[in-house]
Amino acid sequence: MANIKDVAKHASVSVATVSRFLNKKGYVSEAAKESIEAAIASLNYRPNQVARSLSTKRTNLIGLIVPDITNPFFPELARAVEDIALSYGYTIVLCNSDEKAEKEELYINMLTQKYVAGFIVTTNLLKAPHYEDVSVPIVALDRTINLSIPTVTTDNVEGARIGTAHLLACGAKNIVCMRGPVGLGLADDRVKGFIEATADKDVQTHIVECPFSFEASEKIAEKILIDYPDIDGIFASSDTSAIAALKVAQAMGRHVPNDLQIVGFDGVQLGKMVSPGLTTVAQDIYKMGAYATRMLIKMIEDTSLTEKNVTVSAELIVRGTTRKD
Amino acid sequence: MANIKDVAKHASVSVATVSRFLNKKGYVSEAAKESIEAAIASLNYRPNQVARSLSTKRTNLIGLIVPDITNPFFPELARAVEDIALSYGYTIVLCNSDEKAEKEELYINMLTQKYVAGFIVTTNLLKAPHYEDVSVPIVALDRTINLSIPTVTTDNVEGARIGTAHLLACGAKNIVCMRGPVGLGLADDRVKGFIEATADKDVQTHIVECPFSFEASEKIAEKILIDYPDIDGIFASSDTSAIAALKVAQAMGRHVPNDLQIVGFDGVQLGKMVSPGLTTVAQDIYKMGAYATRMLIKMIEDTSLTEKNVTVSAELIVRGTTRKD
DNA sequence: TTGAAAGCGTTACCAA
DNA sequence: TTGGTAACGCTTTCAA
Repeated sequence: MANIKDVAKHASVSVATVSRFLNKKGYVSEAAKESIEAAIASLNYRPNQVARSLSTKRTNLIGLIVPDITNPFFPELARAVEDIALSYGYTIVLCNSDEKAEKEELYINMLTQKYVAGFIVTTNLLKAPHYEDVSVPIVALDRTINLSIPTVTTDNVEGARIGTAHLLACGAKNIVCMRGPVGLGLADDRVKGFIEATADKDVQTHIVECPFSFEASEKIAEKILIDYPDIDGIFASSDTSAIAALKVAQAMGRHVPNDLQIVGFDGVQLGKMVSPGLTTVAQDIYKMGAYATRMLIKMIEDTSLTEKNVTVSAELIVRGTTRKD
Repeated sequence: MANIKDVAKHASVSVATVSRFLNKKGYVSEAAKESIEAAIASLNYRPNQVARSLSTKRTNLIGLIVPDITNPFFPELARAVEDIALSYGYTIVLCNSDEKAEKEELYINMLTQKYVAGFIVTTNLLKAPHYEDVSVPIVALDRTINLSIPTVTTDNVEGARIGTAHLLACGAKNIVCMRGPVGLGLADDRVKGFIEATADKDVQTHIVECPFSFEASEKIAEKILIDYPDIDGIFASSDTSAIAALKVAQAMGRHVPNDLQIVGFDGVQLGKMVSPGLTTVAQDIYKMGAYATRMLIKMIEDTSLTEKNVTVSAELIVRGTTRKD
């Protein structure tokens, strides 16, 4: 592999000039430009990023920390992040944290030692100390922050309100809300929206806590359908939980949507694949990822950030698990 | 951030000694060891990986090239790769190729400029010239190779045979095989297994080509159910296609499995979530990813590789889309 | 068992 | 406009 010295020699200029040319910084005469271009082409030269990073103390690596790429929400997010990152010449390092502080910390350390340019983080541990002394830019996604970390989120309260209202409009009178983990900001917000939408309405409601995993959701959905046999609606805090409820309900002989209506939250692709298709409050996942990535890159390249907290609005997608009249 | 020089000063030894200590290479006296350890602790020193890489011409970055992380097969694979990689101190860079040679090439170039340690690749473009002059180790996954690149795959022929045989055993007499793209090795192998299993049997068969995407599969499934209204079985070359067929069939009023039985291939988590649950020929996706990663790391650290081509066997998982008597 | 010093390939400052 | 050269932080060879 040719290096900058070879190029300089070939072009009969100094390495300093080649470097200036490469970075479009400082003066380079037309003549020099041309001979350098020729040298680069004939040697098939490609700058060594590692050497460059050692010198500049910066890479074009972005760390993407997600709880688990296996959870259907995150591949869609990762895709968006990767697309945008690539278009700016950045490359993404995938980190599964399992929501564990130690793993997040480990990754932060490993990547910091590599001069990572910044992080996009989806976690509920943002107050954890290991984020305090991260010296590179961070953007938080989908989960709320405590510090001054820029965020992009969906308006979860409003989304839940819309979803619940739709359930009501479709005639549900006895609704269970499968809420996400207590203490997790987005989950708390979604219950809040649910409560607001059902308050003062002629409906019976129950709230049950439920993790986002499919297996756990199945168990809880089963218990719900046994404990509250008369319910005619479920508002789930995630599509995964909603789909688990759908499956369990069908297995127990309930007809969806005639007998029981279900609304999910997230808008993952999966919702289209089940049958009937899942009615859900869809976040624009791709847009969130894209936005977060652009914000991060702005921070990295220190263009000043105009808005530090972006909210993307959620949108109701009516499919088959509710009765559209 | 403290550097190796600071540590050396603090421990009253030379940087060479610290380096030897850090890499457990060459002689370091007990006394030196202790004072270095103390210095590292008190300075909270962490080696700079970039500098190290510049010197060794190697990183602990592994490039994972997949067609699209959004396709349910790949997150499970990525998870396995990441888990194993992390346990060996490697970190993974996610690359979505969209099966496009240019994108693969772009990533290969970008990562090569970063001294990437190796690649794990899932592609059908392995014969493409851009893999020829990659100077770091590569392991191919799930797709067959042409060159001398080590591979881990499922025995697709045998898997398809088993899946088809199960359909037959459950009484299907008129089966459509939704085969994957012609020319794609794994897809060709799966049809081969299907043909072998149905040859000389008292069944009618049809073979229809179908991409792996959900949307395309839906359209094709619909056409199949219109063109061949009498079929009572579908053997799909991927779970995504199978699930699309399931959905379309249900929407058209067909009862699965009473009226129509379906068998998929892949074993993605999604298969558990639909209802009825999808009967499928499951690849052990996690194991494949884990195996590939271990092989790659062996090659990187140039322990000699004992087996260059590993085949993981596929296993039939019977759920609700076929009639288990 | 240890240390001096020459790389690794760039960037960027300073003088020319 | 240009070039010499000292960093960047580590590894590794060679001599001691």
